Amino acid sequence: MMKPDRRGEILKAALDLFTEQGFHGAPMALIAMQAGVGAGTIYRYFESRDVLIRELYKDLEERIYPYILAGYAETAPFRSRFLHLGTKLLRYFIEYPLCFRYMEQFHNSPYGIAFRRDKMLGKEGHCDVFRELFEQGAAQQVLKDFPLVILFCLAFGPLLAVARDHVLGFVQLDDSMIDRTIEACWDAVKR
Amino acid sequence: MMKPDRRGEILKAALDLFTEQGFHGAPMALIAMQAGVGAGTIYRYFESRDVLIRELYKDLEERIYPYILAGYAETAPFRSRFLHLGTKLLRYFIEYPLCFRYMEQFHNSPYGIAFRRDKMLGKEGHCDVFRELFEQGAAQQVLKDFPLVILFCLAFGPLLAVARDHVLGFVQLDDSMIDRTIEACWDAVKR
DNA sequence: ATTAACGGAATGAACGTTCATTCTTTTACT
DNA sequence: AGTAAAAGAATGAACGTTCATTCCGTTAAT
Repeated sequence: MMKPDRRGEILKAALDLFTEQGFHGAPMALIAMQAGVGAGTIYRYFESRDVLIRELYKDLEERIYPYILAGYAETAPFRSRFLHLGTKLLRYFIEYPLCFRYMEQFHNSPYGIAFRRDKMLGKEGHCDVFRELFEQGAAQQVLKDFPLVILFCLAFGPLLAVARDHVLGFVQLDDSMIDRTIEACWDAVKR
Repeated sequence: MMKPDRRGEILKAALDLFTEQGFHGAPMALIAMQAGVGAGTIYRYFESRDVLIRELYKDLEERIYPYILAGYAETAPFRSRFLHLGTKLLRYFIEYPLCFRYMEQFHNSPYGIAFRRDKMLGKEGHCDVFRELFEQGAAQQVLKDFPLVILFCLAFGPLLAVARDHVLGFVQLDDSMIDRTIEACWDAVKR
């Protein structure tokens, strides 16, 4: 008989509710209820509501890397590495829509903006794979002559927009359309 | 002595505060204070907080069209019409960062999602210029073979991402970079 | 083996604060 | 004087957080 993973239950409930109802519409009491714990219990695992919101983000972000890096060949040509990462990322978002929606909501909130600012100014931390890839591409002159930030926008802007529309039910993406979408992202950044 | 435009003052204060503090951090009392009116007065002009939020959005959206349509030549070749609208739009967001940030926040909130769903399913309403343009482009086979929704994502995804990073201070866009960014958007959608 | 004591995890009612909205009073205009 | 607009104090609902108490598994003693 496994001991119940209360922290995990709380995170799961928070993901469901924050995603479905927004940060507004998900009071702690409701999260506790959905997680099957008492309201006070949450505070044994998370210092405050804000901390819960941020921890949930980190938790979700960490799961992405193993997924997109599976089968990633450091030595492959630049274009196919780009396509690999882009496709995997889009697939991941489609496969885990709750994750995608939560991260989007987070990014477009004061939490996310502060978070992003820290990341830009502080040490690079996680985005290493992408940063490395793009820096190489810029050096080899396969990419357009833009600052790195803009290249990220050109590549991920459309990707995220497409993921959003899929997740909201405005389009239904099949395998071929995923591939062609990422190729269009490539067209945007390639020289 | 001009009679004070209270509705306008309220909208302006709401724009400032919602943008700077988020929907969370801007209580009605503060908006009233910044607008220089009593708290109750707001309710003479807007039925509720939610209505105020939505009206402000509509108000901002309406101002965009005159700006981007100035000098728009219906008869020009497709590519240059695309570049015209894209450039103007990006310029507008850069010139009115509060407007941009508010609209972004709105879009990524329950309000905006409901709003967008209505727009997609109901009558087209405003987006006519863009929709018309893209439908023509699709018909003439200058655009990639994607559903309209995806084409929108490919074109506006990067544009909005770049605007966001500029507005947050992560890049400084000059005229030439604006133009080149829109050309990159074009690369993403062109066949 | 049984029971008693202990410690930390969990609980959820209660608290204090915040905030949208309402209501009564005051002001300004005709 | 009479009416419409404005003000801002009052209201009550909602919410995050706290804390005194309960529960339960483990250890220690008999």
